[in-house]
Amino acid sequence: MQTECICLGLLTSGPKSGYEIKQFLSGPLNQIMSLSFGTIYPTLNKMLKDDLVSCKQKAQEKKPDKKIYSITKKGQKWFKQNLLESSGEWLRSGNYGDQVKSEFLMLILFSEYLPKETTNLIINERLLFAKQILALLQYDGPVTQTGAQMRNTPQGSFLRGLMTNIISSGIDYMEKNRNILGK
Amino acid sequence: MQTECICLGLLTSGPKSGYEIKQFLSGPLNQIMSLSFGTIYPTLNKMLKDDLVSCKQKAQEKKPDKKIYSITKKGQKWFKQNLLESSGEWLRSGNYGDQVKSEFLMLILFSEYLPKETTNLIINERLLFAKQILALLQYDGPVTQTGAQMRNTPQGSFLRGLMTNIISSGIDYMEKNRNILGK
DNA sequence: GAATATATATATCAATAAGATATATATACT
DNA sequence: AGTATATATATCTTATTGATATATATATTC
Repeated sequence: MQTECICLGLLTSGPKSGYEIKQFLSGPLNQIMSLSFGTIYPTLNKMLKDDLVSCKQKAQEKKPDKKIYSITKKGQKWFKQNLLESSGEWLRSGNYGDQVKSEFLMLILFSEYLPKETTNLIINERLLFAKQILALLQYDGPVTQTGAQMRNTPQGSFLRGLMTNIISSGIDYMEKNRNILGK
Repeated sequence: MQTECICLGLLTSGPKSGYEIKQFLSGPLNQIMSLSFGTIYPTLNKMLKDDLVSCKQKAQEKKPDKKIYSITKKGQKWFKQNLLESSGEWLRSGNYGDQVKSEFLMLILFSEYLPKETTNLIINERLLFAKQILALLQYDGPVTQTGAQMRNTPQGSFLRGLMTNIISSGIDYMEKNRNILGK
């Protein structure tokens, strides 16, 4: 799936700035997909040139102008077609896993070469982090910027539920079995 | 964590060729970390130049020579020190999440724009794939090349258990809740 | 039997993406 | 007063991916 497709997909739920797209992908969605500024801004500029998005400059007092991007008619068409093509390619590829780079799990894998206290600190921080994500996912108050994409749609509910389940079972396992690593 | 550190860590469990390192990272470890040939080979060459690994050329009849890399004394020292530094940086960074790019979950997130049959096919393939990974993780027969790094050590047991738990709960959730997406 | 696909094995290169840095300002904290 | 953090965009170097090239053996399909 191309970066364009991801950005357009996020814009289908309403106009956003590049900074806001980054914020979305820094919330719970970060467990699914991440993009850096160095990818987001050039992609938005490219899509603007290609007429897939339009841009309204919003002046802000004493802050840099906010460039708010909206998906165009052409962009909507492009998005739907590209999404369909992406799913076809995904199905045909036979590659059904995710691309993961988990420094945490590599540190655990190599933890026999690490002091026990360091390993313990690492697991403590990871557990705290996982619980924060859980809280974000379960939070049901006013819609936040970063959580909006996963709210009020069947797709959002499904993903929230899936992530909650996976993260909870990870926390449980780690709390119950971390003693294995101490030996 | 640098690519060098990852390759050296894998070499601590025995000498390997670049191709074999890639195979390791294409087995169950792929759910944790992935590297492409374009990263692995240049890294091995760089480490050879820096004396972190040594290389024995193994001639094979009618096949390209196999270059088997072993970690050197200097490499072992470098690895342990770099691992300690990496864990310190990880702890200080405050960034305790993994870098994930899940095309599957993005397709699900955007699945309202996809035909229902396509979404169903996608979930079917993902479930089959997850069950294959589970089988690989639970396999307890003769040690395979790709599974060896996660066997016979407390760290390997911990990771195998963690992954088994997470993947199982993901399968369960998807099987029980996929109907949400059909509406 | 011929053709095609897959596996072993290394290497390189263009395209993509990450991560760091620059710029500018406001607010909050020490 | 000085430092850190947040808002906001942009660029640039470096790192990584994904595709391709090369070479051969085996297995599978037509």
